[in-house]
Amino acid sequence: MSEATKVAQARPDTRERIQSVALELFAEQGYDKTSLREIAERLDVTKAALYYHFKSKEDIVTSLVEDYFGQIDQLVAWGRTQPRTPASRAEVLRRYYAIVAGAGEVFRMLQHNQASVNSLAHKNRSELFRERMDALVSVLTEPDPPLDSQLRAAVALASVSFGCMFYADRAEDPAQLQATVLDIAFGLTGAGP
Amino acid sequence: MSEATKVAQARPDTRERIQSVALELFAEQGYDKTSLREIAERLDVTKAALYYHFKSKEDIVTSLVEDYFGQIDQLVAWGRTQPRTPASRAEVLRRYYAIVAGAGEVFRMLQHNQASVNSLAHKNRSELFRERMDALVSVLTEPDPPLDSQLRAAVALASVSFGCMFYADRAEDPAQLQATVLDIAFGLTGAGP
Amino acid sequence: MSEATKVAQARPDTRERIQSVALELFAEQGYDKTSLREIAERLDVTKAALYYHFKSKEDIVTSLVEDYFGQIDQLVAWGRTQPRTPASRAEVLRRYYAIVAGAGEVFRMLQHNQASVNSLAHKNRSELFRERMDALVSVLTEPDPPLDSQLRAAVALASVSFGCMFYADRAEDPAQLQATVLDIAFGLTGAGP
Amino acid sequence: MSEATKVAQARPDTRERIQSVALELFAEQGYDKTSLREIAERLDVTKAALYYHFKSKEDIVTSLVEDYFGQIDQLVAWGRTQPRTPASRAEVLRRYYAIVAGAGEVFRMLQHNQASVNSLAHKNRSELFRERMDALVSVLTEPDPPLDSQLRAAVALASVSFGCMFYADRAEDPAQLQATVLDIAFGLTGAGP
DNA sequence: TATGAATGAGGGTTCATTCAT
DNA sequence: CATGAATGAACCCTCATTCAT
Repeated sequence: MSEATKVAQARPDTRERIQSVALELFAEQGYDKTSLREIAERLDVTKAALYYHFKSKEDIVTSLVEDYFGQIDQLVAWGRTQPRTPASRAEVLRRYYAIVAGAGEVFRMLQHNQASVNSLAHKNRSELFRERMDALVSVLTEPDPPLDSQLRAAVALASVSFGCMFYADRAEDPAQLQATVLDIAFGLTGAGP
Repeated sequence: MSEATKVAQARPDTRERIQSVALELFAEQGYDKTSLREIAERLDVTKAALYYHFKSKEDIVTSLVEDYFGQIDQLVAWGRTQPRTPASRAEVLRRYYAIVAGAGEVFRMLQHNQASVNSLAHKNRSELFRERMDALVSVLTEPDPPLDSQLRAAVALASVSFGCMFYADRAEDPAQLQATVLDIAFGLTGAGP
Repeated sequence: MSEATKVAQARPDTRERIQSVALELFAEQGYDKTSLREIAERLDVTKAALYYHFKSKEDIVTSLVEDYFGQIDQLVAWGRTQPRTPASRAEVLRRYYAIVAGAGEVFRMLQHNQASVNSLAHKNRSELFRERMDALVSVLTEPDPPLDSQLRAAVALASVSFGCMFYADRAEDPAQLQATVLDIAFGLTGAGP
Repeated sequence: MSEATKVAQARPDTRERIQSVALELFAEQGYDKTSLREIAERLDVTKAALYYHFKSKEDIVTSLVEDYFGQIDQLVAWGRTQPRTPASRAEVLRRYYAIVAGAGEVFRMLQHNQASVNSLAHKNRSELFRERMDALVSVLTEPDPPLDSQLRAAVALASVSFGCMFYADRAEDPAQLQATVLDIAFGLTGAGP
């Protein structure tokens, strides 16, 4: 048996398997309603094994979220280096779409567990969400934007998220969904292709 | 019993006080993270007293949500009796805005506790939200709408909700917020004043 | 059945029964080695019942210790009001003997669980013991005593404690034990009858 | 392997380093409250490594205690060969002082963890302490001593221990402490220099 | 109306210990 | 010599809920 094959079979990375199962359950039933016992049973390991890989239940969800928020933060950082043109706005929205679509399950999980995720210790207040939202809005608008522009940008972002979440399983063609969603978002922010 | 006597009794309507405190805590910390002990302590009664007024914890949250969902359902029912004109679409959006703005805390609570609320017993799956969303979309669109129209309607609704939730505390003038939000929503659904 | 009888029988004060069983087990096996399950089982109640009466395991031991340390503190306070005469020293030692003899089991428990009791939260360091010891020494000596006098006082106190702990079950006659122990202690501190 | 090479190896004697760290932690926080994880972390090795050197947690503490109790047992054995004279009593006390002073940390650890140490397996009951205490008392007294003499001997021993533990860090001069403590002990047992 | 006392189930977490490598 | 990964048992604690009074 080749080395590669062996690696592929030998229960590749318990840590990742935990993340995967946890993500699924958190998204489906909620963070609080999902017990570590349940996660462990699905993986056919003991609860204690989870603690070898993560130092707490919170730590599991944090590891999931960090990656996602990291991508958002990177996008914001990149956006800040760009001029505020219709084309760059479009690119921001396109990239945001890619992130949300890519991290679909994580996003759903976050959406379903806002209360739990917000009290994660990290930040004193429920700013994890708002903070990112505001940052994204700011790269989609001129400095010191009027309420109207802020709202349009926020709604554009929301439309991307909503499109992915509510319609991902209804659109016949993912490409069409993407096109439609982005078209709406472009219209709201005056972004051009 | 005279009105005066009633007032003299300290805090007469315990049931409503429970709802009020519960709503606040559920919205703030999440349904699962809020224990009956906590609610009882805030009200300075015993846990057992809560069971005199509600038959379970679920029952408390249900009582909160029912009213809100009832209003939505009424709106949908009303919408179904109307012709699909730009003016009626506008009216639907206006009424939706009123509901969301009026039940602000309940809405926030729902938003923060989707996972918990979805597993409330009523329905087997997370259909409480999607169901209403779909119903509202359907009164905002022609029968059998293309994906594009569905999405625009959905985003219009989302923009109303988001506007209320994220910007309620930032807009100087509530009336201005309402006008702006509805303007966006009208644009998305081709609704006319 | 008379009211008094009923009170006497009807499981008089679960709270006190918990304290009593806990004390016995803590003294016998040690605080850390005694689980709440064990205590609950002996009382034929559930673990949760313990939490109705005490807010934590620590709280149980604290409730036990507080009474004992309270008596010591009272003795110190009283001692401070007295002139430093041989007769008053004798009285302090006599009262100390009474406390130790009276709270025999608590004292044994403390003796056996110094490590656990010292990390009780209350004080940052293991000062619960030393603090009292020093206070007692100070009422048995002149102000600013030389090392020699301090030591004699400390040893006198220790002899009282040791006498009670190690010899309580060997002396044929408690009164004789008390007399002997106090005689030694008087000799060490120059206390007179 | 040359001496130089051996020294070049970082921290050769792991076994002794384990004992040293364990002793410190057991004395400070207590045996039960000190986990193997903690010990391992301080030494920057894994828990499993501890099991290479000791076959259990108990084994660590046993290795610490054995040496100390061994010295006491030797002292008792020696004492038994001596005539019961004031001079030999003095010598016993002197040697006891040396042991306690020498094994200061071990003694403190024992003192703080009586409950844990007593349930070490060896003996069914808390006899490790009492047994030694009784043996020492017996070499300090005539055969079949009256209660009074027993108590004086016991208190003498206790004064040595207490002196070391409570006053070691307060006396300016160790030699003076030793002299004072032994003076008290001699007085109690009628031992002469 | 409400309380005091209790329960049963389950939660997350930690521990000493093992064993193949 | 030592580690990485895992186990099984137990732990303290909290929860929603009940019921006699």
